[in-house]
Amino acid sequence: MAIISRAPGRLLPRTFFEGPPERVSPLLLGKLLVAKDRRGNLLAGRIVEVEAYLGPHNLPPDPAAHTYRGPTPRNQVIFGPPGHAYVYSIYGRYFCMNISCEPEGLAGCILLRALEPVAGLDRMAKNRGLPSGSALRLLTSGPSRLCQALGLTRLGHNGLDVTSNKSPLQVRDDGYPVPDALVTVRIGIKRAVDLPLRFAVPGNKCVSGPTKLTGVRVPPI
DNA sequence: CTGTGGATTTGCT
DNA sequence: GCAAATCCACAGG
Repeated sequence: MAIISRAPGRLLPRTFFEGPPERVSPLLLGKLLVAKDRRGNLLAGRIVEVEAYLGPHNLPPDPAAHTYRGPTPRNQVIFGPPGHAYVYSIYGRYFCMNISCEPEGLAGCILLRALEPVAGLDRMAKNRGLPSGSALRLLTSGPSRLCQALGLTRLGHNGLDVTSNKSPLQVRDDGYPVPDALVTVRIGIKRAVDLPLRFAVPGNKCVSGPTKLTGVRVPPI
């Protein structure tokens, strides 16, 4: 029996993540991030906002990416095979989660910036220190909020294969249609601030940051 | 609504 | 030594 049973939809194949992050990112919108915690709680959210971070093989390279200066112990997952979770700690108290893409040996990853909660909402509220029934956007709108809601940590989740049926952390496709994606510049960085590498589901209430998005629409996925 | 500052650790230079 | 892909509380308009 799979570690995650009764999870909705189908597991995404590794080939899904073999492309460059700027191309895979919009495809990831609408997919489900599913986590099973140690107590057996199933926690799931729909991916509604992501950002692409490019590997150093790109010309020009992406100075905002953790891989900009080459492999280090921290970022080795991003240089490994596609479809693996890169979870890192930031500002001493938070975590952010990415998924590696590009073929093994090339770097590239996608930062998950916001989810729309789908399953395990009470548990998410508890993990976030919020009362049951809190607004959805308070649970998982923001890269560190979503990690806190799903209980994702570097020690517990960095390096996990999100395409394995044995993994406690998966990305699944339940057929939810996302007609198009909105693309804007990335948020919260100080370098390469003009690259249009943030992708979001237009109009979704759980998208983080300014409610008014100023990007251009990309063609239907 | 906007802006500001503090918390607090890690990882690299 | 210090910057960091954040969040939250609080002040002011």
